Amino acid sequence: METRRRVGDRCEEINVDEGRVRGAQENLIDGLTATQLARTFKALSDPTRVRIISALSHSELCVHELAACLGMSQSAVSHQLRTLREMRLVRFRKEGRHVYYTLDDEHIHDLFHRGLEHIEHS
Amino acid sequence: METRRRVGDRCEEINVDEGRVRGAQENLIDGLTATQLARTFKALSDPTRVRIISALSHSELCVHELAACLGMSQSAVSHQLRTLREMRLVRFRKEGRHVYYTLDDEHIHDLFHRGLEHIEHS
DNA sequence: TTAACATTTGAGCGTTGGCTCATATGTTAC
DNA sequence: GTAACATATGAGCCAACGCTCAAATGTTAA
Repeated sequence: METRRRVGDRCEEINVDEGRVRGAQENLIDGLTATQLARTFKALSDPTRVRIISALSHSELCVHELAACLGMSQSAVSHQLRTLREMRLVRFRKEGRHVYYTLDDEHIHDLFHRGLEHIEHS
Repeated sequence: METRRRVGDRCEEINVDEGRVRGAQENLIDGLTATQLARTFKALSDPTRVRIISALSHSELCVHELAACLGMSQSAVSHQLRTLREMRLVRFRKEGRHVYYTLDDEHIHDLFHRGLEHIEHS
């Protein structure tokens, strides 16, 4: 049933009022979920962070080692590790003066490799 | 074999020169791959874009419908669609005055749902 | 043609992001 | 204690981002 008179192929009359928008709207994820999901992807949206994840997927490493590995300053790496920590993508353990970082869990590994597969297929 | 004298538990002497860093470095993805991977994730790193993907995973929609669906201005949606187009996450077809958008392929759907699973498990 | 509509695009604004630099904190060795 | 090292953090800078607003482009109808 149309809510207004039909005058042509206009969005207001024909398309917007029909079920397609309502259907999409009902299945649309809510704002909170969208924000959380975006935050998760955002954690992987920077080349430096991606390389850190890549390095840690091979073995546990301390900050200094990561910096050497990536050829970046210790400060830059530490700042990015903070981001990854807050996003729960990495965990750390302290041992003397060193702080060793590892991937938080298998989900990260999985997402990382799914992404890799995607860019390899295009 | 150590390249310098051993004087204590220092990164330069004990940890950095050992195989762990070299191993991680050899398996580290290259800069170009890291950049491409980061760009893919970056496309999904904004709540608005995530909601657009969510809406389009239900059905094809034109810009006006998407705007109504998300409760956003048509211009804002169009700008984000441009980003998604450039990242090859969506395709479009023109029909009269309308431009209908769809997800580019199953990979996007897959990545999207992998991300959803991840936040639901935490 | 003109008018209405659908979409895109550019400028501009405020926010966020990633880096460097300097500094603070914490640990170990002496 | 002091010195050297490992890491974290705050300030500041410049670039990128996401939005609004206004205008341009393109399509359809009369």
